[in-house]
Amino acid sequence: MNAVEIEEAVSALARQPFDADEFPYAFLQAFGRKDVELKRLRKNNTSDVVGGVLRRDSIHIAVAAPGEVGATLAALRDSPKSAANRVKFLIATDGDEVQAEETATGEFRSFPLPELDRHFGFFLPLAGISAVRQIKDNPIDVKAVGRLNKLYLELLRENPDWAKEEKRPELNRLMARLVFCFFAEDTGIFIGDTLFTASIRQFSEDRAGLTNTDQVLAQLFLAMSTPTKENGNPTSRFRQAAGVKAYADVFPYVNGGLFEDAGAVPRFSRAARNYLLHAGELDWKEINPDIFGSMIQAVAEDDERASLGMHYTSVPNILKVLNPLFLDELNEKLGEAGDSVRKLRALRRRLSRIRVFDPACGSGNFLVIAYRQMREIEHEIVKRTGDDPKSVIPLTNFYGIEIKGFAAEIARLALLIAEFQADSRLISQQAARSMVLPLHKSGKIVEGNALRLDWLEVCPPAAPVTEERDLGGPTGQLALEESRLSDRDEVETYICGNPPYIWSNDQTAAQKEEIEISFSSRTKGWKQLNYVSGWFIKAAEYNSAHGAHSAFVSINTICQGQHVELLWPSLLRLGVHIEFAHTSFKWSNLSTNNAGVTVVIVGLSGNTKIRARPVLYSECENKAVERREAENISPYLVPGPDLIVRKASRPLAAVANMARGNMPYDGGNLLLSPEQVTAEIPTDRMSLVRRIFGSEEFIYGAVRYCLWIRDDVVDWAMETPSIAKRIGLTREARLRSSDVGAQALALTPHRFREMNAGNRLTIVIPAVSSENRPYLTAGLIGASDVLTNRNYGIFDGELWNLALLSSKMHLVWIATVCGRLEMRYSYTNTLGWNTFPVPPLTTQDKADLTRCAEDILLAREAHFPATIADLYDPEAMPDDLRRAHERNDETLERIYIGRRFRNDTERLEHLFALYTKMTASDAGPGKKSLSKSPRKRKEKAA
DNA sequence: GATCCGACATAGT
DNA sequence: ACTATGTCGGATC
Repeated sequence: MNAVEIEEAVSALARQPFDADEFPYAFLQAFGRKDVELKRLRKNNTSDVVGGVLRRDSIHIAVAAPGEVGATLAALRDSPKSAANRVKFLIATDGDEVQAEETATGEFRSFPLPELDRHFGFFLPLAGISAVRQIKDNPIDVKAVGRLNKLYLELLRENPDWAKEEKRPELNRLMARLVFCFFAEDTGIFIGDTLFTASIRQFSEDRAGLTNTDQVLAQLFLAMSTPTKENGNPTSRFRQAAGVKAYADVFPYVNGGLFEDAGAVPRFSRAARNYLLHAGELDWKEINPDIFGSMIQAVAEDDERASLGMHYTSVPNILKVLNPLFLDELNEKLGEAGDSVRKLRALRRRLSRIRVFDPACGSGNFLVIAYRQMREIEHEIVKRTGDDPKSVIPLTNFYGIEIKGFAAEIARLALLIAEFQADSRLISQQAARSMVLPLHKSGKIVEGNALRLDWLEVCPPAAPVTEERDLGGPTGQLALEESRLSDRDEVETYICGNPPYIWSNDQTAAQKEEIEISFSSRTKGWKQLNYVSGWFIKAAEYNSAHGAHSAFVSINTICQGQHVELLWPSLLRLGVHIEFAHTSFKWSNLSTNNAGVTVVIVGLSGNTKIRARPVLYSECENKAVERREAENISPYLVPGPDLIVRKASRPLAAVANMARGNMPYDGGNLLLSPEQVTAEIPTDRMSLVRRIFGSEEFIYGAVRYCLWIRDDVVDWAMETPSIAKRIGLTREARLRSSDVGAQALALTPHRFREMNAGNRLTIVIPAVSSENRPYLTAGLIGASDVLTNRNYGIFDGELWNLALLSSKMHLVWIATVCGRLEMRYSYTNTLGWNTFPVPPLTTQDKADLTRCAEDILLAREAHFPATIADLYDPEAMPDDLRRAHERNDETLERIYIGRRFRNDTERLEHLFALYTKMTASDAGPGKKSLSKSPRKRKEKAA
C-alpha cells in the first residue's frame, strides 16, 4: 500500500462505528497488514495487556475500558513484552479518545478517535514508510494527491474523449487550475475562505445522473480570465461584455497564463462533483510545492500511478546539488558583506540575475527549492539594509524542460505557490495577498524532449533581465529598476536536475537516436552510453559556450569503468572541469519501494572556473558528509589528474593473460546439482561432469556441477538418454532466445558459449564481490574444475599472478577504474587486469611473490573448511591470513617503490603515474589512438 | 568471439 | 521488510 491508500483506509476506519474487539486488527489492516498476518495474529497473540494485541517489531495496541485510556497506555509502556518485541508504537483507545506513543522518540499524541486520519502520518512507519517531518506533520500533500487522483480518473471515465492525446493538455490545465483555486481560497487570495468550493456547491446542481458542474466551473474560469475595469487595460474585453454571470463576478482576475482563456471543462458526473468538493475541504494552505508536485505528477501518468510519484528527488539530495553549485557561495558572500549596505545591495542585484535551469524538471522540485533558498538569502539582505522587501527575484529566471505535459503544468504552478508562500512568510500575509493577483509570469517551463530541444532556445544566452512583468506583479517595478541600474552585470546561469538513467540495453529506438545525435560525431562507442549522458553533454556544451555551471544527480556508473572512456573525453574536450562532486551514495526518498540505484552528483564548470580548488564530497560510514578540496577531481571522482584508463585487450604489463569464465546460456540444463548428478549420470559417463564455479560457489563454497562435453565426445555423451535430454532442452532454450548469438549457439547445444578451462590449475577472481572485504578474494581451483561467466580466470598461469590479484595495490586499482554494481566491485579483465600497471618483475621478484601467494593459500587452508566469505569477513579475518596478506603487500610494494606506501591515495597516485608511463611508451608520442592499430584493423577486415 | 552493464535481483533473516 | 551481496543474459564491439 502506498501512503495515499493508507490515508484512505485510516480515514474510513475513523468514520466507522467503534468495535472494541475488532479495532486493533482493523487498525493494522488499515496500515497495510495482510489478511494472513492478521489471521496468524488472532490465533497467536502474545500481548500481556488486557484487550491488547502485540505484533513483533511493530505495535502494541490495546482497547481500554471507557475513561481508562491513559492507564492502558501506561500498562502498554510498562509491559516487558513491548520492549522485548521491539515494538515501535504503543496505542490505547476506548473508542472516544486515542493515546499513542512512538517508542523510539517518546513522541506522544492524544486525540479523539474520529480525528485518527489527521494523525495517520505519525503512524506511517508501521507501513514501512519512514515519515519525514514534512509528511508526518502535514499529511495534506498525500491526501490532496489521493483525492485529485480519484477526480482525475473519474473525469476520464465520464469523458473518454478527454483521454486522447490532444485533449490531455486541457485536462492537465484543468487540474492545475483546480489546485490553484483550492490553494487560493485557503490562503485568502480569494476573498472568503471557501469562495471557490462554496460557489460550486451552491450553484451547481446535484441531480441523479446529471450535474452542471462543468458549466459553473467554466463560468468561474471565465471570470478569472477576464479583467475587471480596475485592472484591465483599455483594450481588454471586460466582464460584462464577456458574459460573466453575477455569481462568478465576485472572483478576481487571475490570468497569468494559467487562466489565459475560459478553457473547456469536461462533464462532471455526480461522483466527480463529490470528489471535487471533497478535495476542496482540505486545508491547502500548507501544501509543499515540492513534495506535492512530485506526487501529483503521478496522477496523470498511468505507469507511475502505482507508486504515486514517490520517486522524486528528496530535499536533502536536491540541496546536495544546489548548495555546492551556487547557494554556498551566495551565503558566503552574504557573510562577507556584513552590514555593508553597498555590498548587500550588490549581492541582491546579483540574486535578481541568477537563472536556474533544470532540463529534466519534472514538477519543478529543484527550481522550487532553489527559489526558496534564494528568497531566504534575499530576506537576510533586506533585514540588514532595511530596503523594500518586495522580492527582486523573478520567477521568469527559472527555466525548465519537462517531457510530461502535466508535470510541466504543475511545475509552473508550484513556482507560483512557492512565491506566494515566500511572500507570506518573509514579508507578510497581507503583502503576499495584495501582490499575487493578477498572477504574473511563472517559470519558463517548456514541454518537450530535453535531448531534442535546443537548450539555447529554452534558456537563451545570458542577457539582462528586462522581461516585462504582467501588470505590475509584486516584483516587477523593482526588478526593472534594478536591471536598468546594472545592465552591465553578468547574468549567471546554473543548470541542475536529476535526469533519467537508462542503460544501453534498455533504451528505446528513439532514445538511442537521441544519444546518437549528441554523440556519434564525438565517440565511437555511443551505443553503449547511458541515457543520462545526453544531459551531461548538452550541459557541457552550454557551460563551455556560455559560462554556465551545471550539476546533475546521476547513476554512479557514469564515473566508472567503460563509461569513463566512452563519455569523459567528449566532455573534457569541451574545456569543462569537475568543479565539485559527490561520490556514490544510495538513492533514497520517502518511498518504501525506493529505486534501487546508487548515484553520484557531478558539478561541471564552464570553461572558466569560479573556484580555485574543486571540492569532493563523500558520505562516511556514519552518514556524515566529508568535504575535501583537491587540485583536480578526475572523472573517477578521486583527487587526481584527468587521466582516463582505457580498455585493453591484452595486459600492458608482463603478466599472465586473463579470460572470462564460460557462459552456460542453457536455460539451466547444462548445470546440475549434486543430487541431479547422482540421479541422472551413470558412473561410466562421470568424465563428462565437472565441478563448476560461479562467484557464489567460489566465495561461499556452494557445490554445483555441469556437463562439460568436448566436441569429440558428443556422440558418446548422446548415448545416455538423460544427458541427451539435457542437451535437447538446451537447444530449445537457446532457440527461444531473442538474441541472434544465442540462436547460433543452438547448433552446438552440448557446449557452453565459451569452453575456457585450465589443464593444470586455474587462478580465479569473482566478477562481482562485496566491497566490505579487506581484499579481493582471488584463489585457485583444480585441474578438472571450470568457471561460469561470473568469474574470470588465469588458466595454467604462474602463481605470482595470484599475489598481484590479492594485493592492496590491485584492490585500489580495481576500486577506482572498474565498474561497480551499486557499490560492489565489478571485476573485468579488460579494464582491471589488463590495465593494471606493474613494474618489470625480476626472477627473484617472481619467486618472492610466489611464496607470498603460497603463504596466503596455506593460511586459508589452515582454517579449513572455512569459506572465502568466512575468511574475509571484515570483522573476523584470521590473524595469520591477515599477516600473509601484509607480507604480500610489503613484498609487492617494495617492488614498486622500495618501501610501503603510506596510504591508498599514494598507491593510486603511483599507479596512475605508472599507467601514464606505460601507455605513453606503448602508443608512442601520438598518445593513445582511440582505435586499434591499422595493422589489426586490416586483419579484421580480411 | 567476448563482453560490461543493471532507477537491479533475490536469498536470508 | 530490510540487509547483504551477487545471477543472468543481451545488444554491441
